[in-house]
Amino acid sequence: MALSHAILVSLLDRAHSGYDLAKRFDQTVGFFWPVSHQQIYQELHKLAAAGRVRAETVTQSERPNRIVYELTDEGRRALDQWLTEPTEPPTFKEELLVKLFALDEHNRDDLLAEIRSRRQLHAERLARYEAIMAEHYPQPEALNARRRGRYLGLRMGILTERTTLAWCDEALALVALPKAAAAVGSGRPRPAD
Amino acid sequence: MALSHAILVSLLDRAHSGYDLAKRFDQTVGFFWPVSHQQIYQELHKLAAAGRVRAETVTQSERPNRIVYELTDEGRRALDQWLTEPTEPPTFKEELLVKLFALDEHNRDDLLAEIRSRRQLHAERLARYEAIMAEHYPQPEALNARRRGRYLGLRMGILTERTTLAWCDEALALVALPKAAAAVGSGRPRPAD
DNA sequence: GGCTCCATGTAAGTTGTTACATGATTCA
DNA sequence: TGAATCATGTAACAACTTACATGGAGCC
Repeated sequence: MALSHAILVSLLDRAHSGYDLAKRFDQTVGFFWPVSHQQIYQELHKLAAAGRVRAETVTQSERPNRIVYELTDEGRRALDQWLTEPTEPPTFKEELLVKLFALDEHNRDDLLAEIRSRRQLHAERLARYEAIMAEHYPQPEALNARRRGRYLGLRMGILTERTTLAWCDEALALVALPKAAAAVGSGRPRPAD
Repeated sequence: MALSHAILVSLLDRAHSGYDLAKRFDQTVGFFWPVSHQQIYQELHKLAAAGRVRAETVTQSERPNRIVYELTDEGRRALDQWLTEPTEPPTFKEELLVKLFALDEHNRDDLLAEIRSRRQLHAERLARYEAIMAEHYPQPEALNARRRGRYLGLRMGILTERTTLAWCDEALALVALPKAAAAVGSGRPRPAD
């Protein structure tokens, strides 16, 4: 149940509305813990009921009112407590790899197309992360602790995207390769399987 | 909704019981699409109701009976159809990185310990995958299509674990490093932030 | 006139988790 | 004697998704 904690973490710096949080999540914590805006609103209600955040309504003319949440001492304690508890192992869900388990002669082209479009996605992500890195984290050793933590998140993103790109290239080559063509050194085909 | 498809994929080779599937999942498809045994049993009922698998009870003495499921033509068609549809982008959930967003002087040691234990986990996984690779996939180009798909899954696992290990080492070094110690070339400390 | 942004929410549905239940067999 | 393996399942709950609702402001 790290969703509530992900929200508490986001409130560490300063108070935010649910709307703010949803937007920030898309760029930061949400990369490691994806969350929809409905989840955020619901979780904020629960956190308020539990006394871990305090809600304050900001009336606005010309705009809908905002409800801004800030951490309470109670919330801060809950966060610290959580940091000392053992961490869940990471989980992936990679539909593409499930599909590859069904790879066969007659679906080869479909899957090649999927890998290509996946490659594109990861290339774009990598470019985005590298731009953020160049702009905001030129010298990681000079950062204070809080920003080092964020840097490490971004760094993980970059390493992951690079690895995935490399994998895509391998996959494209191997899937496209004719059946058992590459018999060590000689270009001659071999009986398959 | 790839859970049902993950099951169909697993039934491609031959018929399996729910129990078999749960065990196989732990080692194969489940790495990319984690599923509990309850989900499998429930999904099998739905798939049977939809005519995508056919159930057959195998009576056993000395053991509880097994219910063995095999793909129907309908199921095969559903699988092929799914392969042509666009693939969901992969999702991660990395609680450790969420925690790192809260990195601070007073929780540094807790988080260092977490990273160390995470490093251990990934080192073990890597060793396991590399053993499987050495034993079952010595020469990927010589494989038929189906096995190439599986090889690529394993390959992804290996690349991912290596990357994560490298990240853990970076993270341990950076988090342990004293505040703003590394001012280009000179060993002298600098004002922080 | 239609689109997007701001801002919060309800409701219904699906998916996934945790706990519990059964009962014989095999192994330490 | 206790634990693990085999084999399937129910029930309750928690997490997450999808669709829908409101209504003004500003932009093209």
